[in-house]
Amino acid sequence: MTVNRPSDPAAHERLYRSLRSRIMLGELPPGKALTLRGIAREYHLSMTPARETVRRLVAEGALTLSASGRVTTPALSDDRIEELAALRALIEPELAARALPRAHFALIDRLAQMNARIADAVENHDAVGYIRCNLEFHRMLYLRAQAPAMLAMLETIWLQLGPTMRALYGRVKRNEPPRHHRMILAALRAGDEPALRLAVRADVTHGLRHLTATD
Amino acid sequence: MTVNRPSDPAAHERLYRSLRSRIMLGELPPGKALTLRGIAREYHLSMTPARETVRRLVAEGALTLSASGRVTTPALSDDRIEELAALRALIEPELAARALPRAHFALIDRLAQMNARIADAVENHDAVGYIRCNLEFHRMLYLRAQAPAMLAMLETIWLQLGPTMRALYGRVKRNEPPRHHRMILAALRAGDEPALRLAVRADVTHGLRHLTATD
DNA sequence: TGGCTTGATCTGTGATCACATTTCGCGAAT
DNA sequence: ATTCGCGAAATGTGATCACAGATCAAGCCA
Repeated sequence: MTVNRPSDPAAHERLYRSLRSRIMLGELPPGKALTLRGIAREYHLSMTPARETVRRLVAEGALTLSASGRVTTPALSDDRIEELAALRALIEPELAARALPRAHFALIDRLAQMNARIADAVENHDAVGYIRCNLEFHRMLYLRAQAPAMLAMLETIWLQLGPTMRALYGRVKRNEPPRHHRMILAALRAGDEPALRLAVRADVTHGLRHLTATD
Repeated sequence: MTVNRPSDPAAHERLYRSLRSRIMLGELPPGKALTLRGIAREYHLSMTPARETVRRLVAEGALTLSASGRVTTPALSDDRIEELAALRALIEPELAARALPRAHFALIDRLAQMNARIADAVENHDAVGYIRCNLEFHRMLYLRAQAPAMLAMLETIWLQLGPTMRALYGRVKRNEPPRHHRMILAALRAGDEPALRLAVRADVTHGLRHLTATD
């Protein structure tokens, strides 16, 4: 039954976006088991769109498929976390560098505002809000790089780290002010590419260092 | 009807592997239109596994979904090719460097053999064979890096370039001996990481330079 | 003759069903 | 009290159907 009203981009698409967002923001803990019928029931749909959505998310590494076809949220090993962190450390400085020549003042201003919202989330111990604003900060900058393929690949990595990030930021309650983010903003204002690459790399590796350490 | 004999990893899985291989090796031209019923008929299956397979390949960027849900093999723009090439140039040297300390003689020997098979494929104007052996050469090396997440990400990029690669190597009939591959082997034998990174990067960018130039 | 409408066909979408397998809990035997 | 086994419930898989939108080509009108 395809209805396709103006604001109806197919049921499985809406389901996909919703689940993807929940995973990337860390609303689901690592190792959480999901079932096709459960998802379908929750969204008042049949199994078919649920299956397509799950298949898609599995392909992106956002969900893990057991040998018997059971699907769970991934519980990453330390090695895998290190790999994903290394990939972020390779790609994000490149995206930042490509965005640098296009980063006008309005963008830097909006980045600073997002930074303030991150501080708020830290203040309120709002883990999901923290993750959301942090990702939004990075995405906002990288969008300027005009490199959709790279950004898509990077978001895939964020996706895979989603549940684990939640496990981290839910545990580490220390109020961590966005220190490296201010370094990023400073490098952007100065137009200093090497400093920007360094600051981005530091921000990425800093956040993920705790993951393998505390696990 | 789930049968699951020992050698029966689900129909949609076999379908997926088959289609994925055909795409990565460039057996399908860019812009080729596919239909769920067509795929299902070709493999003597129902639409259901075809749908799951297509969904998966779309998620990996191996296939493109039009607004109306039509699925085609991707016809990449020059910008997108440049991005994917840049990603390869970021990731592959890193993987090679990680493989270097684990690259014993037997591996280098097998790489040299694969190199010979590449030369054969060039001799016989066998585009698909060329692509297959070329990818096998790189994969064999990167497997030693013990970095499955990075390798998976890289294969996704290869996938996206598949149809376009075919379009290139089918056109450029010039006998291109695996020049950079010999540089890679030399760097491996010498244990010289900087030279290895450089050689790998050169191999990647060299092959893909022609793509944007001749398009 | 050329552009446009209209109808048939094609294609993706979602629901539902049958079935094999896996999983889990309850109860019995040691 | 622990472990083993059995049966019921749950789960993924694949097939099939109805339906709506997209596509394409033939035919009509200007």
